[in-house]
Amino acid sequence: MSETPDTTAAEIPTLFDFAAAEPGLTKAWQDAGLFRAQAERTTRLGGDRDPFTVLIPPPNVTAVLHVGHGLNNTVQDVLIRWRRMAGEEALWLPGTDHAGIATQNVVEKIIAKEGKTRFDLGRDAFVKRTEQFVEETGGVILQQLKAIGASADFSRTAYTLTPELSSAVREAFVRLYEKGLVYRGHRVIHWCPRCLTSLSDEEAEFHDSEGAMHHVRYLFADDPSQGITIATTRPETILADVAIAVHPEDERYAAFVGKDVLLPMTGIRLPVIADSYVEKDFGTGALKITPAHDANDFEVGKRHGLAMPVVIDPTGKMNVMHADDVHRIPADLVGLDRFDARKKIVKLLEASGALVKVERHANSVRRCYRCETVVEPRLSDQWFVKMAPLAAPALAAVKDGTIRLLPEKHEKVYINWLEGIRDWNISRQLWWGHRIPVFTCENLHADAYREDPTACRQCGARIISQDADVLDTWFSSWLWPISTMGWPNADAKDLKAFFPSDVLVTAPEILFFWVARMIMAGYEYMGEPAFHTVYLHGTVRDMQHRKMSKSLGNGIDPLDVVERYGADALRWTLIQGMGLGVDVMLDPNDLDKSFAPGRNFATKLWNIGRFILLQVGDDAIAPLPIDAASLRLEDRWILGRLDAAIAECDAALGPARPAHGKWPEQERQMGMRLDAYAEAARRFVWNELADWYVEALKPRLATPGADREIARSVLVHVFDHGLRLLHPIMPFVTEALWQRLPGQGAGRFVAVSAWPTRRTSGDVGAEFEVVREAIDAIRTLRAEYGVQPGHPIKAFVAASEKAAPLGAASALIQRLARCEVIVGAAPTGAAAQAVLTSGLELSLPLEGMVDLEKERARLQGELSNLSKQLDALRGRLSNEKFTAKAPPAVVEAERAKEREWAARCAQLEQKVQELVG
RNA sequence: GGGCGAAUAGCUCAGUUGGUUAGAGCAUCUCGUUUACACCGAGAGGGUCGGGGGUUCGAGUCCCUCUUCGCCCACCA
Repeated sequence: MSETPDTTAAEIPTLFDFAAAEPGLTKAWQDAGLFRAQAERTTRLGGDRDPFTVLIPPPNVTAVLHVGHGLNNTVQDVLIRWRRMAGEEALWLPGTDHAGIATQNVVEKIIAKEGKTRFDLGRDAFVKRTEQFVEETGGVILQQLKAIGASADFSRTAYTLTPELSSAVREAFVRLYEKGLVYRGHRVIHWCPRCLTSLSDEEAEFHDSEGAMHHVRYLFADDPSQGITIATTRPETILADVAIAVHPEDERYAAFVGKDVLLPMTGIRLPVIADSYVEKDFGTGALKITPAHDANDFEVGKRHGLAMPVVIDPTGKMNVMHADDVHRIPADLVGLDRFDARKKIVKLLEASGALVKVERHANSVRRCYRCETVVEPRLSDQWFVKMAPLAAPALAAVKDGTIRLLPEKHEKVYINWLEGIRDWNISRQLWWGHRIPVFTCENLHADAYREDPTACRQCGARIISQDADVLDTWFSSWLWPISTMGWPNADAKDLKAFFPSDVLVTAPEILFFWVARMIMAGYEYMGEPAFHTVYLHGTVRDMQHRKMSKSLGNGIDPLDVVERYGADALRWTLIQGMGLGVDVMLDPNDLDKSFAPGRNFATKLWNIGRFILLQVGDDAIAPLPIDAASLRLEDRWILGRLDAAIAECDAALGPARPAHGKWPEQERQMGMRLDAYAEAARRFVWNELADWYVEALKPRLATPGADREIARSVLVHVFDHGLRLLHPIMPFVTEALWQRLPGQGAGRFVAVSAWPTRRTSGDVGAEFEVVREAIDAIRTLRAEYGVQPGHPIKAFVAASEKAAPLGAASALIQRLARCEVIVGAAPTGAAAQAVLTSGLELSLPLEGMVDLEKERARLQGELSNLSKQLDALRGRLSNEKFTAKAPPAVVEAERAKEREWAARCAQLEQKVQELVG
C-alpha cells in the first residue's frame, strides 16, 4: 500500500489473490486507525457526526470462530461499514464474555484429566487456574474476526471480568439490592447435579422425552384394604412425599380428605389434603405432594404448612440432608443415583403390589443448557431479582415503537415473555464469575457493599464471611451496553457519546437471556433504551435443515472458507443468502456450491477493475459532473442506473435510526434487507456496468480524444461508486481495486470514502433502453434460429423519434448483435420480424437463413398466446366495475397495454399471412 | 396445552400498501474463446404460488379451513 501500483497488464493477474491481499489490507486499515471511534466527534459531545454504535454480542472468551459467529459478525460489519461511509462516527465495540458455567466446565474437564476436581484445588487455586487458561487461550476469536474483515474498534476491546466491568457489575447489584429488587428466596429452583449449581428458568431448557407414568397405590392407614392411586413420572421422589392432594370439589375423593395413607416402602403416614391446584381430570385426580422436589408441590406445601424433606442430594444421589429424615430412604437405596433408584423403586413397588400400572408418557424434561444433564428441582436459598418493575419499561418501549424487533414476529414473543415475567435467579454455586458482594458480620447482619468492608455497616462488628456464590454470567452480560462504555461513571466520554447504541444484531435464541435484559438494564440504570433496533438473524443450517454443530459434525469452518474462497466470498454468501430472519442454508459437503458464487463475483469485480485500469491508465480524470451535451446515450444511462442502484441500496438498508426517537408505524419494518441490498449492488456492477456499459465503451476508450476523456470520467465514476456500494459486503476486493483507481492511492481508503448519493438530474438515459431491447431481440432471434455467429444480418426500422437511438448506436448493435441496423429504409418482401415491445418494429430479413415455416409456426404460437391474454384484458376493461372501482392510473395502464397488444396482434397476423402467402 | 411462523422453478430463496405475461442465484440444456474475466459471455427450458372454500372488478398477496413442517412458551403430576 506504500506506492501507487502500476497498471500494466503483467502486474494485474486475472484472479484476485485474496490470500496475499487480505492480511495486508487488514493491517493497513488497523494501522490507519480507520475503525477507532472518537467520542469528541459525535454530535452528543458537540461534534458534527451522528454516532452509530453496534455492540458485539460478546462470544465466550474461550470460543473459536464458527460459521454462526461468521454470520452474526458479518451482519454487524456490513452495518457499521455502511454508516461509517455515510459519514457517521461509527463504533463497533468488540469484546468477550467470561461465560461462567461454560468456562468453568472446560477447565474442570482439563483438570479432570489430571485426576482432580475443583474441590481438590480449592477455590482460589481453581480461579487462578481458570484465569491462566483464559489468558492462554482467550480472545482468539477476536483475532479470527479480523480475518473475516471485522472493522471493530479493537482499542476498546472489553471483557466482562476486567476490573472496570466487574465494578459495574457490583454497582448494578448493590443498586438493585438497595432498592429492594434483589432478595434472598427459599424455594425450589432448577439444579444441575453435574455442574453443581442452580440455574435460571431460561437456562433449564425443555427437551421432549419419552417417559413413563407410574400409577402407584397408597393404602389407608386405618383400612389397608382401600387406597388412593396417584400417578407420577418420577417414582424416586415418592420417598419425599408428605401428602396426597385431591381437588376440593372432587366427589370421588371427598370422603378421604383428612384421612391418612401409608407411603409404600417406608410406611410413613401422609395426610390426604384438598387443594385446588390439583386437576380433577389429569391422571387419577390424586396427586402426591413432594415439596422439596417439585416447584408446584412446594407451593402446595407452603399453603398447608407441610414438612419439606429432601431425599436427593446435590449430586443427584439418594441421600437425606437432615438427620430427622433418615428413615425416609430404605438402606439399600441410600447413595444410589436418582435414575438407578427410580428403576429399583419401580421393582420394589411392583413386588409389594403397590404398582398399579405403567404407561408410556411423552413429556418435556428440563436439561442444563450447558451440559444437558436433566436438572433436578431442588429446594434451596438463592438470590433473585424482582423482575416486574424492570420489565415494565422494557415492555412499553417495544409496544410504543421506541425499540423495534426485526423480524416483527419476535415482538410478540418478547411481549409474551415480559408479560409473564418471573423472578430471575442470579446466584450460581460456581467459582468462576463475579462473587456476590454480600457480606455477613459476627452478629449475622448481611448486607451488600460496593467495596469489601472491614466492619459491619449496621453494628460495626467484624465481617466474617462473603456470600460464597457468584452471579449468573448473564448478570454481567445485561450491562454490556453501559459497562463497556464506562458506566457507572456518568461522565465517561464513551457513555455520553455512544449510549444509547443503535442496532443490536444477534440470534433469537438469546432474546430472553440477553436482549430483553439489556433493554431492562438500559432503562433501570440509564433511563434510556439500550438501542432502537434489534436485528434477529437466522441460524446457519445444513441441507437437511439441521443446525450446524460440532457434535453433528456438519459444521463449516469460516477460516477454511476464507483460505479457500476468500473472506469476501464468505461474506457475500452469508449476506446475499440472508432474508430477514431467515435461516441460511449451506452445504458442508459441497463448499463450492455455497461459496463459489461469492468468489466468482469477486473475480468478476476484479476483472472489471483490471479492464478499467488497463484501459483508463493513470492520467488524471476529470471529475463529474460533465456537461450533459457531451454525454452519450450509454453515459446518461449508466449514470441513471447508478442512481437507481443507490436508491435501491439505501431503501434496502435504511433508515439507520428513527427520526424522532420512536419508530413511526410505517417505518417499523423498513430497512435491514441485506440480501436485497446485496442484489441491487451486484446487479448494477455486473449486469449493467460490466455487461452493457463497459461493452459499449470499448471503442471510445480505444480512440484518443475528448470523447475518450468523457468515457474515462464516467467509467471511473460509476465503477468507483459501484465499489463503494459493495464495500460493506466485500471489503477486501473493493479496497484493493479502489486504491488503484486514478486519483486514489496510498493513504486513501474506500473504507472511509463517502457513501454514494444520487445526482439531482432526473435523466435516466431511457433512450439506451431502446438499444438494449433491440440487441436483446436480435440476439434471441439469432440464437433461436441458430444463425451462425459470424453470419452478418441486417435489420430495418422505420425512421421515427423513437428509432433515433438505434441509428446513433448502430455501431454498438453491429458489435454486440452482429446486425446492421438501417433506419429509414422500408423492409421489402417476405421478412421474418422481431417486433419490439417498446413499439418499434424491427424487420430482419432472414430468408435463406432460417426455416420460414418454422418462423410462421413460432409467430402463430405467439399470436395465439397474446390473443388469449388480450381477450382476458378486454374482458376486464369492459367490466364496468373495474373501470369504476380501480384506480385511474391502473385503468389507464391497462388501456395502454390493450392498445399495444392489439397492435402487436395485428402485426403478427399480417406476418403470418405473408409467410403463408 | 397455549402462542407464533412457514409452504412460490429440481435446490436455496425474493416477491414492499392486492394491480403489466410471478423474479434471482445455483443446477439443467444449446451456442460461443469477439484483445477484462471460462471463477466468462449469449440464449433456452422449467412454476395451475401446499389442498379446498371465501372477500374483491382483480388474490402468490386479505379471510376461513385442512394438510405438512418449524420455532417459542408452559406449574397437568
